[in-house]
Amino acid sequence: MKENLIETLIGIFTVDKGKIKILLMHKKDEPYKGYWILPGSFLSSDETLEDNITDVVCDELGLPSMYIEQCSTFSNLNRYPEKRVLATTFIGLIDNITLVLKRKELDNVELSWFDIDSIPKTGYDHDKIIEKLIDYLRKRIISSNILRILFPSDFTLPELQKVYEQILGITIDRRNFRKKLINLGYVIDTGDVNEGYMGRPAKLYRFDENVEERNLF
Amino acid sequence: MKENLIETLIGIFTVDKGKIKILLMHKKDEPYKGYWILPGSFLSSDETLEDNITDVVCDELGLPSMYIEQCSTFSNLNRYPEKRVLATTFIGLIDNITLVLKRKELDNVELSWFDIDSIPKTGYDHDKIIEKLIDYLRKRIISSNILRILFPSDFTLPELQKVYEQILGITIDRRNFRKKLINLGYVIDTGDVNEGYMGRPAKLYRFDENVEERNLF
DNA sequence: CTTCCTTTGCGTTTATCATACACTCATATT
DNA sequence: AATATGAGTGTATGATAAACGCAAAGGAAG
Repeated sequence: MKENLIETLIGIFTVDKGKIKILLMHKKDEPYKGYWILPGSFLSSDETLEDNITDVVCDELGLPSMYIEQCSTFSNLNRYPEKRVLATTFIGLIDNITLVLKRKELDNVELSWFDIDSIPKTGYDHDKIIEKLIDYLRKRIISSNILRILFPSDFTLPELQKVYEQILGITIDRRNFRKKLINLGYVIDTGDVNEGYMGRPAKLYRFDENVEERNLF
Repeated sequence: MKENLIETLIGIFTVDKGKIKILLMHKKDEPYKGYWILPGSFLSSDETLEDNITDVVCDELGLPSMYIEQCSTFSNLNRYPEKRVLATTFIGLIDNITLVLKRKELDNVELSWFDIDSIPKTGYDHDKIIEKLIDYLRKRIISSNILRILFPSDFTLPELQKVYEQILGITIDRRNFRKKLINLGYVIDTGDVNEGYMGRPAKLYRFDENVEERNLF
């Protein structure tokens, strides 16, 4: 037998109040009823993996189209009950503002955002897959300026720092973090500030489009 | 139609005289007869992708088992003539000494090593795939100590430097390169030297097993 | 054996970047 | 007005990176 079933799965990430969140679906039927799983669908022979996952994002989840990257393909023989199904996985990134503005509410799916540090009980092998997706995201954040997709404009440096600290598992000195990003020309002061919160208002920044990729940490 | 054919493809890399080489197969039948292609095979429903590609390496190519990593899965609709075939790609790394010692000669396959800077005319979409595999290798070399697989023991620093320069497309100062690797404890002097060539004999080194991963360039 | 050529190894200086740490500023809360 | 909270600024010190001149060890040629 040379024919195989393939599913696509996507970990969609966003940042809310300095915390990285992942979108999971509540499964309403067996198997794994009541568990949380990654969104996805089965691949037809007339579409690419990328087209398929874009359809999932837009049509099934009611989300705006977003930046995606392919991660890896899982092929364990027992990862699916009964039949053999491979899974090609993706990460999707969407900033919180676009998310709130363009999201369509759908009735038949139950979706929730989870902090990546507290993933709920998941079905299938999705715990392993989620772990790998987060690890992939971590490496991409280190080695590229992919974070600018999650921070489109008018973000504060403390917000950005919290994300680095969460995903890299490190603590960074406030003042050195600020110095580094500003001195390297990574971020630009917009002139506005972020009022209405406790303490001194934070300045708002945006990423400089013209700066080249490099490892920050 | 939800069923799909999947093939595996592997770019096997080694280093010979400071140059990175990739192994390609000469295709003896149509389509793409006479062109060069990546080794691989079709996936059965009773094996994982990794098992499949390991079989290709050992049984079809007569090579010793080697370090492999999965790269990405290609799913363009027109990448294969007639039917729809997805391709999951791998990189494989093997050092030259093990290669020479343990390689079994097979009659029915024509294999050649090509410098990664001069890839011959390839069949299917393998030119794009090879490009992506080399790019993947580059990123892994930057962000991990994967190179030690290609340099198992008793290598010279100029050799190692040449590989960095080739894959990263940079030129490095001889003296600073040496200083960096030695000071960081990355390499250890074996005490032996590499005689019989022009100029002063180069010292032989090996990687320190206990050093942690970090970006060198 | 001497001279030249080739390639590798070693050291120093300078500039750049990273780390550590103390203080001030602007708002909300009481 | 006093306090709490979170944000912004500066400076000294150490570590790492970059640039560069020169010596050493062999082979090749006379």
